[in-house]
Amino acid sequence: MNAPSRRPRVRFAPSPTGFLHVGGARTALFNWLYARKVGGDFLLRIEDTDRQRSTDESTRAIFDGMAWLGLDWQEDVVFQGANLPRHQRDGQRLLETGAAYRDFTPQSEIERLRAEAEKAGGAFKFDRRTAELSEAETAEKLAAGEPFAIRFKVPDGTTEWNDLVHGRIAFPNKDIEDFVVLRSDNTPVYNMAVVSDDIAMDITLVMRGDDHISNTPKQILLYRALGANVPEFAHVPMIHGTDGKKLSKRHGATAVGDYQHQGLLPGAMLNFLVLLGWSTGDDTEVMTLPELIDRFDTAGLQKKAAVFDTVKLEWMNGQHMIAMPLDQLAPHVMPLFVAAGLATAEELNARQEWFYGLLDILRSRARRLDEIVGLAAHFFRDTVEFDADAVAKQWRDPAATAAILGATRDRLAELPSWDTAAMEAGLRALADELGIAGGKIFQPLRVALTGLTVSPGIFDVLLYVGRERSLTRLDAAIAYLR
RNA sequence: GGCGGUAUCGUCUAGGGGACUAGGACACAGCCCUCUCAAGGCUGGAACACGGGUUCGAAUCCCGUUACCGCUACCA
Repeated sequence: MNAPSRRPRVRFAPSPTGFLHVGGARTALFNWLYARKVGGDFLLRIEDTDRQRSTDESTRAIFDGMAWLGLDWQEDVVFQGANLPRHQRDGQRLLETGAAYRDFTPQSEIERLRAEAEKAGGAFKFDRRTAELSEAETAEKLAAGEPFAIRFKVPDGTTEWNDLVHGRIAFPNKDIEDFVVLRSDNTPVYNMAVVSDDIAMDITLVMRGDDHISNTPKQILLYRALGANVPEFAHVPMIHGTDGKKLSKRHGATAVGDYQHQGLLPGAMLNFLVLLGWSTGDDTEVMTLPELIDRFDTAGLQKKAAVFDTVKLEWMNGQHMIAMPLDQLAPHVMPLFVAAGLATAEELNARQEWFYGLLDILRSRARRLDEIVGLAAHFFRDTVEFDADAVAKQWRDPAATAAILGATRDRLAELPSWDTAAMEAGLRALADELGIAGGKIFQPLRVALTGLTVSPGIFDVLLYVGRERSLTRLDAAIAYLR
């Protein structure tokens, strides 16, 4: 048990061997929220001990992903590789205290035994007796410079802990083999390095994927042998693809960076992710980050793996786009407008009121940020392209349509002011005069203004296209029809 | 094979012995609103893996079966 006075400290410890995976991001989020909620520290440790697979590029991708999501950490990043000397000292200490022993068995011999056991259909478990040597034999081998690994001497009994998500989990120690802590080249094995680091970082709660459940008893044994406080553990479920298998490249985008580029809001990503394996206990789903911090509780953690559903992710994004204050939404979409070549940041800032208003009429019609840009494009262009299907559907009778558009144009040109109330009054009156339904004016007008059959409300379109350009577009449409 | 974990609508989940005719959300269908499309509102179909117990009573507790997942390395 931990001394209750210890400051809560959690960590996220990814290996830099790819990109920041959504599963990893969710684990990071849970840890981050926990630290925020209880007023503790959230630390980041890069587990770069696998030299072959670790890359600086991956490390950068992790930083980028964390930054995009807004998951910041306290203190300096810990690079596991830099702690090699301490890992070795801790492993050595195990040997000195008798908690571990030297194993001179050649690795090739172990591999042979293992292969044999597997062929016989059984499981190989290292037999401590095969490594037993007299003191004289040990001294002799040592003097001869024979290589050895250091193995942990698993004691009798049962190793158990009270997992924050699963409750009590127990492993009979007889099922745990004497595992290597220091290889014959003196490098630490994963469990050794992790425990050494978690002790040094004073971690009080280890919250990680449940694929680590079977590592936990080994780690607890290590903490005890090292005379350290055993932290609490919380093993959160995995994230699966729609086929129920572990989420992988086959399922499409698995890196958080992919979603950033797909036009997702970090707040929506966070909100969606947190709901995969956690719930508030009531029906609340759409939440801002402060609300998430306020409501987060490990008691709401789920045991079952969750399927990553991109459709719901996009719905969540739509909800966030609608609910967000415009001045918070704008910075997320502006770069996309600039990248699309529709306007420069300066131009957008100069017309901020117009731009925010445009975002406002478009955002409920989009699920992703880039969709807003697509819907907005024609508001920035001088000419419109008339979509063939739209023309076929709404301009069936060219002569009659031209007449209606002509009358519409005149009425709009006469409007005392360019506001939606005046437009509506004017055009509804025109419809009455012509003895037709409003839609008979609005629909052809929509095609004239946007080139499409789908758009925001027609008066908003007029307002945001602007008077001059609206009239120009009507002229172009009439010319097209003749 | 051994060990461990998990099991409620297609998906995310609520529920923790009686409030369950099992609630919400996404998706789907229909209706409403309406100038179109969204958004929004309403309605509908849709689930307790199976078998035994325990109990007056089980989605809920226990056992078993099945399925799925993870671990089973001198990988991380």
